[in-house]
Amino acid sequence: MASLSVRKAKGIIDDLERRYGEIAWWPGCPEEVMIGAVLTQQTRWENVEKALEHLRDRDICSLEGLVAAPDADIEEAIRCTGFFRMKTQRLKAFASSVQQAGGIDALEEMETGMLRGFLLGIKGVGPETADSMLCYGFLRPSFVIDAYTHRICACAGIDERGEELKSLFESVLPPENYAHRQCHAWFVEYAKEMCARRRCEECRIRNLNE
DNA sequence: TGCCAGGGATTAG
DNA sequence: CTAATCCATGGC
Repeated sequence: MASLSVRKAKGIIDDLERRYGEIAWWPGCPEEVMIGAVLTQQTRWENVEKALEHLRDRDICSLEGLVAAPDADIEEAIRCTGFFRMKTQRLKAFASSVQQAGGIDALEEMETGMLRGFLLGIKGVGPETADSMLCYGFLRPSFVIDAYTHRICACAGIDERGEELKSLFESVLPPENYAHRQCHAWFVEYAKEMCARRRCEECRIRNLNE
């Protein structure tokens, strides 16, 4: 692990913590966090919340509900999140996979690395979705790398990407789940504020190494 | 009005 | 291993 990257990562974390402090982000039981993790793929969170409400109204916001419901019912409930046909299939595949594995309780018993491997084996669950489930659903110390994280880190001169970037931050963050939850939330808030509004020239993080 | 959202699978080079 | 494409609605 390049020590320069470690120092830059620490710098970013310190900067973000000073900027935002403690923030509440993505609370919920494992089941709903996992469903939300699929729905939020390439989608604004406000629309995900609406879809979750629709699913609750129909009493299908659960593994059993998703497995039993007709595709059309799920599609109608989650239409507002976009990609609704694909996401319906992903939710169904996901729900039945978890049930076959013994349900949420069985997943809770699994060691983090094993659980991550299981989640990644489900069609439609990639690295970010799996890590979101681990970090916010199962409260494991699994750092979530998303497009924002990549953008900001590249901006700060950190070359690592993907799994390497994840490992870098996990080696720098305190081992508790809380630190991981906070840090990813900081990245998203900061990105929305800066990069997403094309204000990278004002980005304090980029200027950390100058 | 066009661009992009808290991705992932698939395909082509 | 990197880049392009598809999936699709909704908000600004």
